[in-house]
Amino acid sequence: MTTDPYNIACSHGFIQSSCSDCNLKGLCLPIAMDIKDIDKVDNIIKRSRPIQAGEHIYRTGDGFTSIFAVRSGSIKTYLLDDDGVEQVTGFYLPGEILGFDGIGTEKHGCNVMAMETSTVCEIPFERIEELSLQIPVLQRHFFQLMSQQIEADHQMMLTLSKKNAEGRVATLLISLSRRFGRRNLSPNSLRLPMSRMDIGNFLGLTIETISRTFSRLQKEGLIKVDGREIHINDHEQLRSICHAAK
Amino acid sequence: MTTDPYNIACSHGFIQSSCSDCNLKGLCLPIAMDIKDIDKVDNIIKRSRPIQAGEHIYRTGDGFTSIFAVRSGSIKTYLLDDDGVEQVTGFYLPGEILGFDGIGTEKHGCNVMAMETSTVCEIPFERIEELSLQIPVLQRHFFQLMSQQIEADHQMMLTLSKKNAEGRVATLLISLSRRFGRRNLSPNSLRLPMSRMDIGNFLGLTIETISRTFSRLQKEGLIKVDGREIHINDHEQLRSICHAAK
DNA sequence: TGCTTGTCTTGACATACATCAAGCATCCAA
DNA sequence: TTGGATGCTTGATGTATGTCAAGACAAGCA
Repeated sequence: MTTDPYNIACSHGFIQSSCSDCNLKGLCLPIAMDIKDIDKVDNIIKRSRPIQAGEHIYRTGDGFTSIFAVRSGSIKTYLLDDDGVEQVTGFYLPGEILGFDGIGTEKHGCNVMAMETSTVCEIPFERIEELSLQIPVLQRHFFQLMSQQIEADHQMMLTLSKKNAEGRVATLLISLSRRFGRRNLSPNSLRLPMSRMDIGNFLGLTIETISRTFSRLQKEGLIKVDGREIHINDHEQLRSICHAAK
Repeated sequence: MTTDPYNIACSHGFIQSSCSDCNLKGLCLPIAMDIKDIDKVDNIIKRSRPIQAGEHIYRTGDGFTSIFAVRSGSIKTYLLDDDGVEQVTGFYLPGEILGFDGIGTEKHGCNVMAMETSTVCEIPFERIEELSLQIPVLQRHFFQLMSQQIEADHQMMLTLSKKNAEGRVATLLISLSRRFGRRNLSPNSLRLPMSRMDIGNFLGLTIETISRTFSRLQKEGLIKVDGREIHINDHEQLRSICHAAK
């Protein structure tokens, strides 16, 4: 039983909504885009019915046709190597765009799963390419989004390669806090959308280490942990332990 | 003293060459691009004089204007965090393109340094954006290049997060071997362009561990190591230890 | 020739995190 | 109400890799 307005809307049928009405458009679309162009984008977007927790949006090897914007809920992307070992490569929250892998090969390069009931906007990539030829600011926007993904991935490489368990966990919490804040949610009180297992997998640590690290940070007074509810007591100090140190 | 033809050319002055003559164009440019369009690209590219080992092409925070294709030599990119801790984020060989960070912020997000005497082709990004509006296959090409960078970075996250020292080193060797092979160089005999320190930094390990791992792989007969000269004796088995295992 | 410097290798020891194991809380189905 | 998942926490112990230290080797230079 949920009070998520998107799900209520969906229970009556397909979501009818437009980008120009969407309170997330400041995150998905270029700010300097005039209303006529927004409508053009709006016309090619397909809005999904709700995707249940554990359901996949696509899997490795599926033909690449679209990228996706998260509208509600939360999504994880992950790789499976030949031995079936899983690597979570990212968490995506409302207003964030995923699926930029797979443009090169025409096949998706990862798996995408909803971590809770979620809705997404499907953006057919060929249509966006055509539109981008007419709307330079749109072409620029997608180059920028992909560039940001690359920068974020490089930061993640630094996190995995140079930080200890505390630094990794703190870095994730600060990142989530910032992204919650961008949506005008409290940056100090957040509910983790992912399990300890997903956190550990993403950060290259075991669930036991994640659990112990949360406990330690709580004992030190930096955060308050109650299951998936996290309260950040001391942003400054939490940020200060994000630095590299093994 | 080198016999690299590019450097000899450069010792006489600025390189005069064109994309259509370049034997690396199959790596940099879309295959299905007609000669007239190649010339258009050719006209906006600036070819560098040689960059010495240790010299920077750009640094974090420099204004973003161009991306770069490696023409000869080898390049590393790295982040510096607030405490000055370095994270090597990539190695780039001839025919490979770097600099896709920084499109989002208009500032470069990393440092780029030549690991040996190198030459690069500078590709002014705004000009490429304009051309991409006219040449759809070019727009697609740059989306593809960035997508491939994202996929490679995700593989790297898996390597850093899930593999032991042997797996990380083997993964790097297989990657280098494949990229040497693409340029019609021997995939079994290669000279590492980077120091043990850079390898360790990139792979999230210390130089001592890199050294010991090379020694172990040699003792097991998979490779032959002589300083930076590496010979791969058993590709199959080397590939088989690339899998995730800590 | 010897000195310096930088790069790499190898050994002895320390430690952060993994692994193994147990227990608790919540949820849900029978 | 019970039983069994599932997710999380905590403790005891093991190990891969880090840290510290010494030395080999080659390149450059006086």
